Amino acid sequence: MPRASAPDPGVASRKLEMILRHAARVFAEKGYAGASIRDISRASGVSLSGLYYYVESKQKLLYLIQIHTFKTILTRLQQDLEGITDPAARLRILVHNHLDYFLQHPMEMKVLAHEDAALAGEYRKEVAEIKRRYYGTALEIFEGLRRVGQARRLNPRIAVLSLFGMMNWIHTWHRAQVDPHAEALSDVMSEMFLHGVMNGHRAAPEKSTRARRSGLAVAARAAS
Amino acid sequence: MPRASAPDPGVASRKLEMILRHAARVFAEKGYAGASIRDISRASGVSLSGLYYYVESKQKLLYLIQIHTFKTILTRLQQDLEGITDPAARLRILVHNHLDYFLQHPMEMKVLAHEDAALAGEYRKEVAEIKRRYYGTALEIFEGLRRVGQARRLNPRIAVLSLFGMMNWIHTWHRAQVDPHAEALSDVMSEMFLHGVMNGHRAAPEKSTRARRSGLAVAARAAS
DNA sequence: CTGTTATTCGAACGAACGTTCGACTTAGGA
DNA sequence: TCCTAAGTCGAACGTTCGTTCGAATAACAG
Repeated sequence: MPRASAPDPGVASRKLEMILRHAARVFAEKGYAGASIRDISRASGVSLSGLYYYVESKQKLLYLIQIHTFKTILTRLQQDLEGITDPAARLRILVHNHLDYFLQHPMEMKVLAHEDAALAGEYRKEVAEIKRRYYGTALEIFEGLRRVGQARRLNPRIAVLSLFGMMNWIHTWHRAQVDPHAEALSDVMSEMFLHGVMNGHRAAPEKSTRARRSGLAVAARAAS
Repeated sequence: MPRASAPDPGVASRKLEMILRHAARVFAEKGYAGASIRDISRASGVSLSGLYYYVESKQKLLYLIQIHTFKTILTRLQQDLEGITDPAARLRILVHNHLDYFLQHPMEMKVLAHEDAALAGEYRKEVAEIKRRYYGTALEIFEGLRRVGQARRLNPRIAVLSLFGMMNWIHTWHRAQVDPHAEALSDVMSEMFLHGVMNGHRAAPEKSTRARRSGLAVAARAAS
């Protein structure tokens, strides 16, 4: 045996990481279901059967990518949040942390955002649990904004999920050569969200969209 | 022949529409690549080979769903926008139209949002062209907000794509029994966006996130 | 009735899929 | 040197895939 004890964090796990990187790229490009193990074999340079020495199934490949990415993001967020109490500052850190990782690991993030339903059973539960914790952190931050009067009465679930929508949708349009990088992007989105939920004196000009819109066309198609 | 002229908008096309509805549901549930023609055959009650009498390929099935959904949304938007000149009102109409259709046809919308890259060749181009027109309309509305001083200097591309992110992400979390319906949801998101891009006197409390955050942890992982 | 066209489907095609297996090579410990 | 375990891979497994084809049925025109 090459090592007396410990699971050897050397050559073997380094190769697994290499496989996971290539697998993430293939999953991002073709989707989980559309990608074949043979695609990953070709991309990584490891033979088809050789892959099964490191990972026991295609599902586990996806699971490892998702769980590692999510854990890293959550850990970094908690680190950056430590000691910061101002709710607006905490919100900016959440957005920056998310987008910074997002744009530095676009393939992994696309797999995270796009292959939400591809896992099953225990794998799925474990990823869902981490996601729940991440979402919970965001919720707490928003409640903090409310507590100090920087957010108006909004359904917190909708506010937070709208923020995640803004951020996660990026993988469909962002091109590194054209669009702003993480710093500028997270500044813009943080300010958009903070202004968006802010206790505005300059309130909505009218009560609701419904009342004003010409009701004809809208009502006419209610049945379609 | 059963009819003398015209492509008979009767039984035949009605069955095609039925097939497309079932196909949309299957694609939404399993993804385009993960769904098989056999799944659609089972769901629609039409035999495997019988499907090919109405649609020539799996790709065309996806294309028909996407093109029909997109055309309907764009047409309705242009109808609702007619005669409305106030930029904020136009923005509210855009959001309401999008979410209203979204929540009334969740399967089709999920296919639209999720299977962006699944089409190829000419099919892809045609769908991309309609999407470009839809995006262009949103851009114009935002420029209108700027013109009347209701939006600050923001990268319009980022502002508009953030709005689409908010709206399109809904398919990952909205549950009709729990969450607000289209009216309330579009009111909330419209106001969030309008406040978010508004010319705020109450500007950002500090210049940028970068300067304030404790640089240590962030800098230390720059290489990872 | 006969003939023609629209519609439907069971059966099969070759290709690609995820996974397994046994043989082979490599390398350090005795 | 021989032995053992880690690492690697070609070949094949049974299954499922998208698609095709020819025969069967249904419905109307003459």
